Formats: sequence, C-alpha cells, structure tokens
Amino acid sequence: MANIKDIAKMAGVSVTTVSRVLNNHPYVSADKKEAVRKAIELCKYQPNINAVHLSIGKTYLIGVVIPFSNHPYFGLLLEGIANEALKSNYKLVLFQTNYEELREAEALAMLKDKQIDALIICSRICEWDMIDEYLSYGRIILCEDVRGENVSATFIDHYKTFTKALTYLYDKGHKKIGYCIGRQTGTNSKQRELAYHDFMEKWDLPFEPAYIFDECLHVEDGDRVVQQVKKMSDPPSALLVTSDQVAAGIVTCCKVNNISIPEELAIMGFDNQPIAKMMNITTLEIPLVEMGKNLFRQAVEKADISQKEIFVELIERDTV
Amino acid sequence: MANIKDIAKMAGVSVTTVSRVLNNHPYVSADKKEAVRKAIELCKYQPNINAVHLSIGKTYLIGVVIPFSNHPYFGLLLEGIANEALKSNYKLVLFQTNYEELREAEALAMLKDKQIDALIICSRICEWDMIDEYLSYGRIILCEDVRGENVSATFIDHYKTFTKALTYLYDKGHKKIGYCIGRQTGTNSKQRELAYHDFMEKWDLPFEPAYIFDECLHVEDGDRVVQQVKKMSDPPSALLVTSDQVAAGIVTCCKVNNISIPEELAIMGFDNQPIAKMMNITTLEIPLVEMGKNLFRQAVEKADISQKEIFVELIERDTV
DNA sequence: CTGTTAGCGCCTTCAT
DNA sequence: ATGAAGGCGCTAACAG
Repeated sequence: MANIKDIAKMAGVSVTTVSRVLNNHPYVSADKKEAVRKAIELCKYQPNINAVHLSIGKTYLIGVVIPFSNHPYFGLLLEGIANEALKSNYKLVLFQTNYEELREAEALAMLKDKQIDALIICSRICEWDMIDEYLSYGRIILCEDVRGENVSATFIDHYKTFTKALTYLYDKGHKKIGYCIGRQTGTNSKQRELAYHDFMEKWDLPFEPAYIFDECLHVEDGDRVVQQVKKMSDPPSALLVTSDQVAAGIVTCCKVNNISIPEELAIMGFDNQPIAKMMNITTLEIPLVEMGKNLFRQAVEKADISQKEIFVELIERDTV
Repeated sequence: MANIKDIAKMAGVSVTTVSRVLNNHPYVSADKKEAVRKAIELCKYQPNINAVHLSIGKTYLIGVVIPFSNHPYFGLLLEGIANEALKSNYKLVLFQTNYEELREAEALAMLKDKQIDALIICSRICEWDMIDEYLSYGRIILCEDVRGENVSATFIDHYKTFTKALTYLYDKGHKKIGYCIGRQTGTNSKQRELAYHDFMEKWDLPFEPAYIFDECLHVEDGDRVVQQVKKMSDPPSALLVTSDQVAAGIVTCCKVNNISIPEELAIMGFDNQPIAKMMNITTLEIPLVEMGKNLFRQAVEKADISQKEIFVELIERDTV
C-alpha cells in the first residue's frame, strides 16, 4: 500500500502539499493539485485511516445502544444510523443490551475512555443520573423527549401523539379505550401513560387498569392481548397499540376469533411499517429511518446540543 | 488522558515494560508488573486504540453485509456478530445493501483498500467471480455453502435440510408439497430448489410451478400465499416455508379463512424463532446467533480458511 | 528481564 | 504557495 510519502515523491511535491489536497485545504496551485490527483489516481491511494485518526485525535467510531436487534423498530432506526455513518466514514460499535443496565454501563464507559466519539442511545433502562454523569465525558444522543435537559436528542412528543390518537378514537365514538405498550418504564412510556390518564380524566372516562397491556413487542404478543380481551366481561372498544407488529397480531387473531374490526374492536397501530400498510391498519407514522439519520448527524455535528422533534402523522385506514 | 509514557514514569519503568504488561507478554518481573498495574489503575488509563491500530497495522474493523435490517433473520445474525465483536474489541461497519450490487461493491472496495480487516457477507446478490476476485485482497467470510471453494464460511447444507423436511412431510403422507422462499437467486435458494426437484423426481411426484412462492420474507407475505392457495383448484397439502415469520402469517391467515392446519394444509417453518414457538409451528431450528458468532470468529481467527457446517434440527410441533 | 529507539502514516505549525 | 520537521501513542526490534 502506497503512503502519502510515495504520492509526494511521485507528484514531485512535499507531503504537506499532498495532505492539503487530500483535505481540500486552500493555497495549492492548480498544477500541483493536478499532479497530486494523478498520482493518487495512479496508485489507487487510500489514506490510512488509523494514522489519520491518531493524528486528528478522534476515533470516528459511534456507539449505538439498542435493546433488541430482532425487532423491526430498532432495525429501521439502525438502518438510518448505519447508512448515514457509511456516508460520513464513521464506523459503528453496536451494543445490544437486552435492557441490562450493565451493558449500557459498558457503552458509557467506552465513551468515557474515548474509545468512541459519541454514543447514540436508542432506548435505555438506566437512570437519568447515569446519563447526566457521563455527559461530561463525551457526546450522548438520546431518542426520547428530554426537553429541559442539556442533551441532544431526536424525539417524538409521545404525550402529544398519544393525545392526538386518543382524540381521534374518542371522536369516532369510543369511550372504552385501552392501550398496548412495550414496557412500562422509559420516558416514552411514561409520556403515554400520562397522556392516557389526563385524557381519561378530561373526558371523565373511567380508568380501567385491565385495559393496559404490557410487554407488547412482537406479532405473537397480539395473540395474548386478544385472549385477554375475550375473557373480559366489559372489554375495551378500541386499542392503541404502540407497535404495528403487535397491532397486526391483534388484527389477525381477532379474525380467527370472529371479533370484527373495527366494529367490535378498533385498532390503531404505531410506526406505519410495511405490515400496517399491507393489512390496512390505521396507524401513526413514525419515520424511523429518518430519525436514525438525524441521530447520527447530531452525534457528529459541530454544534454542541440540539434537540429535534419529529412530528407524527395519522394514517387513516380500515381498523378504526 | 494519560498515555503510556505517563504510566511508565509513574511506575518507574520504561514504556516497553508497560506495553509488555498491557499485552501480556512474558519476561516481566512480578514487582514491576505490579507497579505498572497500580499506575494503570490509578490513572484509569486506557490505551489509545488508534495508536495501537496504527502500530499493529490493522483496523480492527469488520465489515458486515446484510440486505435488510428490519428482518429478524438478519437481526439475529447481526446480534451474534456484534456481541462477539464487542468482546474482542472489534468494531463493525454495516453495509445494508437492499440487494443492490453497487452497495456490495462498495463493501468489497473497502476491503481492498484495507479500510476493514475482513468482510462478512451474510447474503449476496453479486456473482461468484466478484467474490473470487476480491479474495486476494482480504478476508471474506460467507454465510452459504461454498464447499469446494477456497473461502471461509459458516453455512447450512440446505439441500440436505430441505430433503430432510420434505421426507418428513412425505412420511406424514403428503404428496402435494410446495414451498415459499425469500428469493429465487442465491446459493441457499438454488440448493433448496435442487433438493425439491430431486425429491419430486425420486418419488415420482408431479412438479407444479404454482406450488412455489417467491418473495416471501415477512409476516404479511403469508397472506398473499394463502390467497393464492385458496384460488387453486388443486392446492398443495403441505408447504415448506423458509421463514417463521411467513409461516406465522400463513397460519394466522388460514385460521381466518377456515383452512384447518395441519389437516388441509401442513406448514413447516424455518429458523425456530420465538414466533414459531409461540404459535406452535413445526419448524427447523437454525441457530442464527451462534452462526453470527462463528462468522465473526472466522473473520478474525489466525487460520486462513475454515468452513463450518451448522446442523439443523427439526422441531416437531402442531402445524404438520 | 529491561530499556532505547526507530518506525507506523498522517496532520499541522512554523518558517520561507 | 510550499516544504521541513515535530508530534499523535503505541509496538517491537535490538542491545544490553
């Protein structure tokens, strides 16, 4: 592999000049620039990234924390991040945590030790204090609504979104509304819970704990939900389902169990993934790939802190 | 950030000695080793990986080519790779190709340019010649049966596996067997196709092109399959489905359409993913996480070439 | 067993 | 506008 010295020799200039054209620095005469370009072309020269990194003092590595890798939600978020990283010559360090705090701590430790330039946390289980502590050691980007805090984030206002969805259902005449969620903890879940409570209170609707279904992540969880709904003497008439996968599971199970949708049970999904389109599920579109892209940009951009809210659109289809 | 020199000074030794204990080299007296350990502990010293990499002449980067990131199959494969990479201090460069040849070429180019130490290709669209050409530039690991070729791989003998599954169905009395596949091209698909043809011929069963369903990747594709089956005057009695997701889709759609499983239509999945267990789908277990782990090991191990066949177990459940 | 020293390949200040 | 030279932090001959 040729190095910068070889190119310099070949082009009849100094290494400095080569470095200058490599990095698009000014003050290089057109002819020398051309000569260097030719030499680079000829040798198919590629700078040694390790040397560049050592010199610059950055790793060009971005850590990405996700709980699961076999879930389309995180797959799409990762797709957005990975694509963008590739374009900018950054590499990724993937931390799959399964929501074990220890794994998150490992990621944070790498940030502290400057093993990575920044850390994108797509979903966390750890306490806020933990984040706060490591913030002084390096750049952390979150995927949750942390307005008011001094951290970068790309997020959705789930309070607003949930309220929007609930209102839509209410306007369609639903009074007995429940929801399915991935987990109870986490900023997003808390926002949704609050939105739900507030909404129920506002319209003086009874709060029914049994209408809330936890641990709904995959298609098969929809089955469990339907089984439980079937057992109820006074079942909900509509369900807000925070994952299209689960919504799809519910819709298909309802068909099997002769529960007509949306007449007996209205279903509203989340994400607007292909499956929702295919099955004509009313849903709220979350542009995950775009969010991933933005998360990455925040991880590498110059500006210190930025928070970007992503707006969610309601896609009307046949299940409400 | 302290560097190796600081540690050396603090421990009252030379940098070489520090480097030696850092890398577990022999010939360091116990007391000096201890002194170095203490200094490292005290400063919470972490070696600068860029400097290490530059010195060693490796990137400690492994490229990973996957077509889609929102599919559990590749998600799990990636999980195995990423976990193992983390342990060994390697980082990943993700190439999501969507089966565009250009994207694969980019990955290959990075290998050639020594931007990555090795490339794991989980699924490819490019010609074999392409792989063959780049093999001389760097390490490539495949996830397909390439016995006879001089490349490392972790693979499943899909001819054998398909034959095993077909035999199982045949023994259960099925004569009209069809199958669903992700795509027609690719080594794995070709093996399956061949196994299918040979099997049909061996038992003198008629070959019915309509029994073969292409582009079956996600749950929702199961719906399409069922719709097509319904239209047939002489439908298959059993279906080999190369993805549990699709199998799940088929099973649920059959319930909706009052097609009894396994009486009217037997379904055999692939992968043994959680959804298959949940829905009691008979399937062939493919240990994807373990395969990913092995792919990574092959990418970094000293030995030049190794091919590891992964054996598949048939999991009997209720859909056959 | 231990230390000195010359790279690894690139960037960047400084002088011209 | 250009080049010489020092430095980034670590590894590994080599000498002792």
